[in-house]
Amino acid sequence: MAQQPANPLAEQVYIRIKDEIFDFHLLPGDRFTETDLSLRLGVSRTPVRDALYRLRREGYLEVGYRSGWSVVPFDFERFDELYDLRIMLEETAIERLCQVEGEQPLAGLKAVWLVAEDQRETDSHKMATLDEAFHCTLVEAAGNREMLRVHRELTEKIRIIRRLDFLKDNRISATYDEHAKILRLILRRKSTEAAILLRSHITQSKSEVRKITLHMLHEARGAMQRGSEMASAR
Amino acid sequence: MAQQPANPLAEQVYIRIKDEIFDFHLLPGDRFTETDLSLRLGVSRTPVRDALYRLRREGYLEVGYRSGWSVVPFDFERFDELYDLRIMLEETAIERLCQVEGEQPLAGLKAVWLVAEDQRETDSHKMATLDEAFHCTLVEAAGNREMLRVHRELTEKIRIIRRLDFLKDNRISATYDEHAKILRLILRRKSTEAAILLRSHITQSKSEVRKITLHMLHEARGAMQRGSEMASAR
DNA sequence: GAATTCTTATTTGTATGCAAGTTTGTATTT
DNA sequence: AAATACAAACTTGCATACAAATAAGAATTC
Repeated sequence: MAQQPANPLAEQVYIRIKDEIFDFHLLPGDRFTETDLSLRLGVSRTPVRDALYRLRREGYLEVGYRSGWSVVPFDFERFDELYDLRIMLEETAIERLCQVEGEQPLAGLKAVWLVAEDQRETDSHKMATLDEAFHCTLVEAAGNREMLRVHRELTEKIRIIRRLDFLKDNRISATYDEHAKILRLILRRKSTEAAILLRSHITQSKSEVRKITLHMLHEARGAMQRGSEMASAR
Repeated sequence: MAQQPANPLAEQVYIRIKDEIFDFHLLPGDRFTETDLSLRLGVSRTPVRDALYRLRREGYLEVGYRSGWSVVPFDFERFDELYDLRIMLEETAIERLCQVEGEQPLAGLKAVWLVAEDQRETDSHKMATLDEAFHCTLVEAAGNREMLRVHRELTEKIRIIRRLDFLKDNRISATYDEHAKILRLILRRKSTEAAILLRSHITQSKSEVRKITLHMLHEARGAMQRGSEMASAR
């Protein structure tokens, strides 16, 4: 039986706000209050505060002393550093996987990524999930749970921009090709070549994503301003 | 001017509980309630809860659904993995520092570690602080703030056992010798040698600390039981 | 008309009240 | 005597009330 989450309401609120941030419904710089949220979500301030403080610790929000909450702006330098850390973790994982004697625990990845072209996933959202799972599984297979934990936190933090990578079809097929190559190299214990390919794969994805994000932000800000103009016209 | 912390009371409670855990006043497995704490510290349950949930997210405490709080037991496998991650981060930092053109930002470390024997620190507590600062500065000098953040979190998590390393005098002088060697190698751009020495330096410290921790736990448990016997004698 | 001061409304930090669920001790039964 | 059923006390999750501090706006002064 599934154990009940610790604070059900706080957890729901946490997920709700995070989704709104990820969906660009709450934009960087937007301000709001605890009472706003508790009224809008129909719960009291207590679980709202729990969720907000959690999101603050994770770097999504900031709170002014008795002056309200706001969404922290995007910091692309920070994303660059997160991607850099990610590369380091995954390169280490690859090195260790290539040193494993006997069978590597990568059967699941083979079934997903070493498939015929007509078996490939085409949905952008599912593709984003598969991509995360690929890289996460590499780190998991290396066996250090703390590295896995850090990698998961990091994956969570870059997801907001990373998933935009699969809006273009050619990026989906490129990802399939590169994952297949990396996976084959690891299976053949070609540690160095795999690491080099991984680095360029991630770096490429990073620069693609950056372009799209700037575009999305521009769009969302435009829609917001048009929306607020309509709102203020009443 | 220093900005006021977000939740002053919750922050104080957080520090207080953490100190009690670190000082083995609260032992792994100990149970307590929110009301206990709020009475003992003279504040209401709200800031107490904020602090407890923060400590839970950081892995020090766990809460049962309406059945109280408890201190999570030591997990030496987890400490091993944290030390492993730490080595990886610091090795990467050394590699990058050795690739820096021109002056490396390590002047502060030279002033502390490349000194005559009679200039060396002897106090165990100060030594623990200096040791943390040495390794932290290496990572900081490498320039990636996310790696630094992870390293700091990790440093915080292993501090509870790591600081026990300096209770023996010979460990202090060994640390001085090894830090000096590592630092000189980095300044001479001997990346590989520095990394090897660093790994053995950290591994050595880890095994020393493990022995002492088991001893301390034994002692503390004994004192606790003697204490509770006295308490129950009234 | 611009700057400044004072007032008022807003906002978070903290304390407390209440309800649902768990644990523990006791009494009853086999 | 052991096991089980039951009840009372306890504990957390959530809601609400209150206080201190801030921000915004109005009134006043120069």
